[in-house]
Amino acid sequence: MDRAVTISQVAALAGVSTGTASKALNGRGALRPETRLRVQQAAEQLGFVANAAARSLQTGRTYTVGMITTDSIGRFSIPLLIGAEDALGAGQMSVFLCDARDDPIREQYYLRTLLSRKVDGIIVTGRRTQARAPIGVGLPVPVVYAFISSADPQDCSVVPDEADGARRAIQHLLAVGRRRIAHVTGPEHHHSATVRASGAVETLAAEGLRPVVPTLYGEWSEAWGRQAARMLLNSGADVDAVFCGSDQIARGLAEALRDAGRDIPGDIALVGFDNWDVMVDGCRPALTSVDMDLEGIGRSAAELLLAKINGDPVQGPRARPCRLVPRASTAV
Amino acid sequence: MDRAVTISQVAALAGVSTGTASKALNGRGALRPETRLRVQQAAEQLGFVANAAARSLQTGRTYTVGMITTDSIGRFSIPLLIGAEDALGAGQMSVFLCDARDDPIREQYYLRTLLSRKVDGIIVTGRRTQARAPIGVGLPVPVVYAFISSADPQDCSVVPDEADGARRAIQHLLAVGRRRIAHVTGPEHHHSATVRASGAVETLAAEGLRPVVPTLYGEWSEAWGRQAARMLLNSGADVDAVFCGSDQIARGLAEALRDAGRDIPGDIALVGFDNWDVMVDGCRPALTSVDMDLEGIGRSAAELLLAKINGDPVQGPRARPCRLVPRASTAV
DNA sequence: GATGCCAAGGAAATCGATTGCCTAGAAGCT
DNA sequence: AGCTTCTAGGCAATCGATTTCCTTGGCATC
Repeated sequence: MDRAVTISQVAALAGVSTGTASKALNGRGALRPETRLRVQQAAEQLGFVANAAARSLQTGRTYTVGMITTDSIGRFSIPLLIGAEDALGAGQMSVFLCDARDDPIREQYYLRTLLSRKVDGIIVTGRRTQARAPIGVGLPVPVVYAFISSADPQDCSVVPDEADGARRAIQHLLAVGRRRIAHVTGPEHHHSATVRASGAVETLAAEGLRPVVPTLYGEWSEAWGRQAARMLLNSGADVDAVFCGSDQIARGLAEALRDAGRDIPGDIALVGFDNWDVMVDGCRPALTSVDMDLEGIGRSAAELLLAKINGDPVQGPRARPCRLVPRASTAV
Repeated sequence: MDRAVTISQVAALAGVSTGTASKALNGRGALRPETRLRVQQAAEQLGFVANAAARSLQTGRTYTVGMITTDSIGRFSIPLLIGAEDALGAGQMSVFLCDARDDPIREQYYLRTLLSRKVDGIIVTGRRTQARAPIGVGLPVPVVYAFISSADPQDCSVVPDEADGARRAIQHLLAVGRRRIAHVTGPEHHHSATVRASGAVETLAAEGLRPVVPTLYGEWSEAWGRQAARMLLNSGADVDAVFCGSDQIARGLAEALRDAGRDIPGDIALVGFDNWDVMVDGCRPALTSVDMDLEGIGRSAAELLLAKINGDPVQGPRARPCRLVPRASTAV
């Protein structure tokens, strides 16, 4: 535990005043190059690292942003975080991660903490894309919502265009020659499920088609996927492709269809949603899936936040397109 | 964007000096209860939140810790983070998350940033349990390693006792009446693979048994699990249980064994490692697995860090026991 | 009534870095 | 030579909260 080096020690070693040392290290003021170098060498030699607290007290900037995940840090938050870190890290900012665990009390508590730490901005994320109540009104710092969106249309939100994802999935199936398409997805009360479902139905309608069976709503699980497969087979419906609301559902279908002797993609092609590596790779055959580009959303949210921090009055929701990743489950 | 409220505004409203206001809000000094209350009400009314930078400049404490994950934030880091946040959040500390992405340059950069921010301590984590070089020597803040361990035995590391996990897996299989046990795991050069393998072999040896086939080393993937299943079946070995080095491998085995008409657990019982929810629940039948209690490790690391911050000279590695979670794949 | 003591709260230094203002000296100009 | 104009760098205020002395007034005691 060494004692921390302060700028006055650097200044003393370089034989200048603290003010001059500060200017030298920050490239400000009018200094002889030689003096600047001398200070820099002194700083190097002592291993000087500026005290961020002192600096931000003076400048008002902390070069810190807070990230509040409303639900437990999970599969969706992590890529968002990585993307955000990416965009911010390049600009030398650090991220405070707060896990509110779906608890409004915790959320407000974290909000206070972040405000107390005078973060330059806040990113709010969650597990669901559904709109949520704004985290606060009249906050002294800019806020951007990522993945989840704010119910206030004035707020800046970056969300995946899930209907676009569904459209791409359906168009891909059409492109590989399928016409008798079913849709199996999560619970009907779940925003993502309904948005993806209507995206799928509308895309089919635009081609003059309809799903061979009405959308099957269930859960976001492999077990539901297996059950849905049995339902489809028992219904006797003539299906040549299934678009699934999640990779887990798709994988469940794949297994149950295989068990029933159906060939994928020969008899039935399969498209998932999320492009979750362990699912798409573990599935036999590897699963074609829709990628929401969560990292891109995180990066984009962070960039917008930086813009807001710099005074740019960005507002409103922004939807980002999805990407289809074709694999063996829809190979022609 | 309101202007931030300072303590002097609170003091003015309450009709006291800033020093008195500070004492009132922090429960220090000798004040009339009535005065204290008046200040607290003024703070409440103005929505005062103390400036953390100013406070830490004065007190030297930031109530902040840094968490550096050496690899990308992944499946292992998340529970560790949650556990750490849990232990720290209760004590009002915040976490800076830094993702070094296996890049030593990034790591050192983050280390500097954290030091500049005068974090009270640092937790280092990674994806592999193998020992790593200390992140720095003579650092001015305490460091604790979680999951990963430091090569310096003086450093404080909290790691899972993987040999213990392997022992529990084998003992469980023995308890359900299996004697002809095989072990399929990840790459031989991977620390976890070898530790778990020797743990398994030793536990068998203690019962006077040996694996029915030599340990099968491969990758940490379902594909390898499937391949290993075929190898086992083709070898003609009489196997009644397989202990797998990971849940993914186990799931691959389960699928391939099912395909070959083997019943699990009737013909062959299966135990995985990691207790990763999507794998153990998605597997048919649900997979018995070894849980390393990553959240507990994170929590424990954070608690040790707090102890170090408070001057307790904790040192050395600490191994935490695993837990076996029995499910259908080993049901009697 | 004088002294001492305690409770309550104020004044000011302090943490470390930044920055606007000022000054000393050098250089350029007439 | 005397004046202006730069240049380089020092001085000191500043950010906001904490904390260490002090001061003041009230009360009890002798």
